[in-house]
Amino acid sequence: MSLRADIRKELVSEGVLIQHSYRVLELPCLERNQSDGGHQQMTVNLKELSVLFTGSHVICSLKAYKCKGDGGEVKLLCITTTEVSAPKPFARQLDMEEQVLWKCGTAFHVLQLDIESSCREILFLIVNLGEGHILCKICGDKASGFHYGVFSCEGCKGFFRRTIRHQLTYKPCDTPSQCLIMRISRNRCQYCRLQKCISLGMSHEAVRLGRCPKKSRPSSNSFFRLPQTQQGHVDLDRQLKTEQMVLYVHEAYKYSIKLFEECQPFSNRCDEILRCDHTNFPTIFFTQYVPSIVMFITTLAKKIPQFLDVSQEDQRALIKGSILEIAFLYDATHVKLIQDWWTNTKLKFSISRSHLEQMSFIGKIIEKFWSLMEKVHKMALTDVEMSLICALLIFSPDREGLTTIRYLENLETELAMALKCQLILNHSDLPYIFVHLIDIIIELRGVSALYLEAVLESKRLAIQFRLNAAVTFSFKFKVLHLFKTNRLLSTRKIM
Amino acid sequence: MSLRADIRKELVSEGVLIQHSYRVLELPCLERNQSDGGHQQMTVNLKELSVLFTGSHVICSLKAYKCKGDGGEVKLLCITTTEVSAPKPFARQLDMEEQVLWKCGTAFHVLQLDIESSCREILFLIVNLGEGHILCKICGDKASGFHYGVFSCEGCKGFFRRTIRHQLTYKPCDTPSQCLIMRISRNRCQYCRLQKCISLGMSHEAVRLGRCPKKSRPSSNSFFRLPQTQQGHVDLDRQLKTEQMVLYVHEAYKYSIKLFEECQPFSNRCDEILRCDHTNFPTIFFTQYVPSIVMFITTLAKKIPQFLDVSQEDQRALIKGSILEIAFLYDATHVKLIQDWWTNTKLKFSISRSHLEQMSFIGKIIEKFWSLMEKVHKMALTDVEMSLICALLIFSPDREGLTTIRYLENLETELAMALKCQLILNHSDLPYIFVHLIDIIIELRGVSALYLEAVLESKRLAIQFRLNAAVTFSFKFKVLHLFKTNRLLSTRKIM
DNA sequence: TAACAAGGTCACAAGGTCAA
DNA sequence: TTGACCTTGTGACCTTGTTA
Ligand SMILES: [Zn+2]
Ligand SMILES: [Zn+2]
Ligand SMILES: [Zn+2]
Ligand SMILES: [Zn+2]
Repeated sequence: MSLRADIRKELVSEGVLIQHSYRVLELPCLERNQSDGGHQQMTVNLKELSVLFTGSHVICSLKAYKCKGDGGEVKLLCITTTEVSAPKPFARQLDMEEQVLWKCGTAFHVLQLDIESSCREILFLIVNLGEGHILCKICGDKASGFHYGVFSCEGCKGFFRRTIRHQLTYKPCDTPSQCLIMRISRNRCQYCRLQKCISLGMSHEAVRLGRCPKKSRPSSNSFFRLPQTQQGHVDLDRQLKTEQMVLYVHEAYKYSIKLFEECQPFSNRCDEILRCDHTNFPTIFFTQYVPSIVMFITTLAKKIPQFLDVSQEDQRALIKGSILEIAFLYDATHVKLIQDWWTNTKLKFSISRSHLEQMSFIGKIIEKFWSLMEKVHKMALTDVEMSLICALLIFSPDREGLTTIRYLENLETELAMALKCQLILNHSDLPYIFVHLIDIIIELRGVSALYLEAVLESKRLAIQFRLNAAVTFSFKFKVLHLFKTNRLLSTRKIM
Repeated sequence: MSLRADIRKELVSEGVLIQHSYRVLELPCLERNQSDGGHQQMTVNLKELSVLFTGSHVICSLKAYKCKGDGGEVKLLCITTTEVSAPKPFARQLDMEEQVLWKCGTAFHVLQLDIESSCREILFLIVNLGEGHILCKICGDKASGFHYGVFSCEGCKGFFRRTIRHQLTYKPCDTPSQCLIMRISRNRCQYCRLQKCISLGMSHEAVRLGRCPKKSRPSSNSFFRLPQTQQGHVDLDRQLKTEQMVLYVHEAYKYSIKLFEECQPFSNRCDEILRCDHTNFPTIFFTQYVPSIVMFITTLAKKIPQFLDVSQEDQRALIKGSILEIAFLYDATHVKLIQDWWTNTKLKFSISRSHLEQMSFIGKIIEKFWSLMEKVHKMALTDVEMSLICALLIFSPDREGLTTIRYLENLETELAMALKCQLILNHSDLPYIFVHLIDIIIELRGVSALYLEAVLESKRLAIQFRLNAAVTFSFKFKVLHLFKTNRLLSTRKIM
């Protein structure tokens, strides 16, 4: 089915169709449910929709257009995709009334669309943006080929060639963790750049000359669409902006996690680990741990320039909304199960599993949390990836009471894309890691919600369990107080 | 007998059966010996087992699987083989409890298996991996056919074609011995690559057009199984790793043998050869020769990256264990019998056979040693082959006191396969050279053991032969001292 | 007629160059 | 010193011709 000229004109003016292949479909997987008011509810099952895609795609963006049709108004849902990886659907509510619906790079299980009754027709346009780019394994720039055994850009290729040709050595870098190498930072530290080249397998022996064998073509999962200009070149400005943001987020994360872990060990002695039980753990948890996490998030957020762009009210809402999720994430990555004792080796405290299960508001979610924890552990995420996930959790545009939603949505997208890019670079062995991680983030939110419910319920049970009630009160008081006095948003140390 | 579905499923999940032919046997060559405890000892005579193989096979790997059977547990011993060369068995104890039992490329005389009493059934699964690849005579890559009179790969074929088409000449190479041409190094030196092409008989006259005559099919001995991916293509990463190791080992060997031979001539004059007898030879042997060999091994091992991966203790154990064997190997390849005088032309000393036989702890093994020497001489081994044999002797996983046994076993296998590959390339006239060489290595170990025994015994006889006692003491003191002071592992010159 | 090698083709990477 | 661009050699794949 070809695209009607008037619709096409409107789309071209939006820059959608230029130089991309597209096709228009009337979907068999639509259900129209008459709802009250002048609206129709429409459910689109994207699991079914996905069979219409050739090969494997990831939905890149969803946009709705209003076009004038013959018999009235036409709604056009434009789905842009890349042939990147199989869609792993997850549910998400989308608001049709807004022009931009999308979640970039993710796939959707079900779209719930509100269609005005004036709308006579719905067309689904699938725009295939093509395969995207192969990235330089070292710096994430656009790779120019398979050089010295690694997909790499002209810059890293030349750098490595000069190094081995003239047997150059660079003065060792004193950064504890290796420097983060990206396009904008690759020339900051020659030592770490070379280290990364070597550790990724670059060597004079690994060269592969001649035509690339058809079998060993890179899998579609290792493609990533860098921002492009209308002429099809990499949009250097947008790339720079994104990488700048990643650098900021990473630096902010490293700084605040260092602060957090230095200041907050629960045991002062170096080798000692504080053993808690279900009587003292809640007190410690709410009077020491949660406020520390609040401080961590505040420090982290304040170091990200984009955070300071939103209003004070929004800043508070963002932090408030992400406390539990980030606390859980931190636990998930830093807690080990040692002989049935749940041990945080960094903060030096431990609690046995049976004690945890006795605690009313933690016991209920412990199983779910544990399975999430295992999944995250297996991924062996890098610092950058962790920092981007934290940022994603902070900049959630769906927290209650937010005003600059559009700005936050764009930021969320930017962060999600940056995270996807990092995951593709660092985890080529796990092709669907990005989609799985998004799943985990959603589950994490679910666990947080469950936890909040449990906390609220524990208040009701407090008549029976004085201690718990006291703790709950203490927690609520403390957090509320922090929120109210704005001390939460100050960077000075809390407690 | 076909494979039960449940077992097949488990194996497929391990990637074993994919695209390979297999058959399941209940072996007639099993003996069950009831032993104490809940275990059964099972002896499998692989000499008898080998008659079950069609054609000639080499055991490639041995893996044990636990499967649930109808009446209880089933142990499945999965034997993967190639139809490459006749198995020439040698004994080795295997640990059934470990999942991976194997010795790749070697054959076994007897398997001693401990079977739990809960195990009701033992199946022997023989997975035939097929014929393997014909290798490019020039570079050892997978050959694509018989080009210009030589089995060669697409690369070498194209290289030779371009050379003769455009009558290209390449600037002569100044490496004293010809450069080692492998897949990863074939583009380093065009001159040596062309030299090798020509010396192996590539020419425009030698082309053989049309279908290959049935008589001139390559014999099964010239097949070699290159590492393969699940899809059946050559695994370039593993090939790269193996060839990198070979390059390192070869370079290390060339370097340390040059050092050894330059520094240690026993006579300073160029044309003079020091004639020893049974009175002064032991002194010279133990005070000069053995320490030099220790230095040689140390230099060689230290230049192999894999050696530095094991602990200091293991490094010491590996060197200690291989001293005598490498000393004998060196003698066997560098000593000539000139008019009943055993002459080392490189180190410039000689001793008559009758004198040798008078020495208590050498005399006893001289016959055996001499026969080994002749065998090795006849093989006319190349530098690479010698270097790989030395590495094999060094990286023996069965030395006393080792901890990283699994790592060393894998390394030993890699080395054995690399050696086999080289032998197939360089000695197509001796189809069973690899198996013979393994036999020789085993005999060499036997001779070393005999020698050690003799040395120990000579200490008892020392009351009668003062000189010998003194020499033995001097040797033992020296070596022990070297071990204890760790000077053995320093790269600086000993003596 | 099917197996098989020569030879051509061109996608591709090494290495050099030089302006910034 | 960097990296975009250029020249040149390489080798995977294809077409064409030869032979058992
Ligand atoms: Zn790069
Ligand atoms: Zn650095
Ligand atoms: Zn070759
Ligand atoms: Zn050369």
